[in-house]
Amino acid sequence: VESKLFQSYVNLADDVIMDTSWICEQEKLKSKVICYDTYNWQYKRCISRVGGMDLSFIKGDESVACAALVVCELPNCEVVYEDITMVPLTVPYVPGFLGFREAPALVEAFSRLRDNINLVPECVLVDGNGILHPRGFGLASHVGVLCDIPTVGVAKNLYQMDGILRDDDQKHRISLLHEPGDHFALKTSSGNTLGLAVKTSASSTKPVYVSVGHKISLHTAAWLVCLCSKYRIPEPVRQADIRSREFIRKNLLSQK
DNA sequence: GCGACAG
DNA sequence: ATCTTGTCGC
Repeated sequence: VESKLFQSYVNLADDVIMDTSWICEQEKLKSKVICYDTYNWQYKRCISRVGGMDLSFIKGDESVACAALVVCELPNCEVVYEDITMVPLTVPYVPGFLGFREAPALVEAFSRLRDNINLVPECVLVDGNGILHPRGFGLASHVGVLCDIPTVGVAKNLYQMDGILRDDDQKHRISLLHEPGDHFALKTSSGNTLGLAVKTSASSTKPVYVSVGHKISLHTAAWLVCLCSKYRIPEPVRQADIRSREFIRKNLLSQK
């Protein structure tokens, strides 16, 4: 009981060290982020494969997770590649620093795919934010810069920051979204657009929060997310989520 | 000081 | 993130 108090002091000390070092790392990598289109497929709106990345966790076990990388082939988003792997977790989840927990496994998965040049996707959708982040460097940007590939951040919940709030006005704007493709800009108090709230399916009330990860424009990112969405969560990310969760259920809940 | 806080 | 069944509706 009093060790709990002691533990909180240890954690506080860790946080201070961890935060300053992680913040420096994020700011260093953030300077490499590219927020515009440079590839032909982006201008021509012509793409053949899209990747999806996600991690699933086990309730009582903080030491491992299941990382998934899938590749979908357009126009129907059929899964043509999957890499589902159990990975060790070395750091806890700290809001604002998700990349340090999840990016390593995803970067490794992408490096395994890289040998398969005929299956490498033009762009990867990542479960989490891109530059819609307090320091402009969320998980999708983290993965994008480390792999040097185009990435898009797709978050299921809004990360509140700098004038972007889940207030009544925000709720009102969500209620005005009617058909798939409808969206509105997420602007900071200084007027900077960091992402879009996008309605991706006719039946979902909640939008998805799209932001640039790396090497793509916000407009192209939103186009791609809509192109891949049958349901609220774009298919590549949805499949990564389903398959990583399924792997845990099959290999760690029925066996033990 | 209090609340907020992607996955 | 995860704990959790059925249920209402198109």
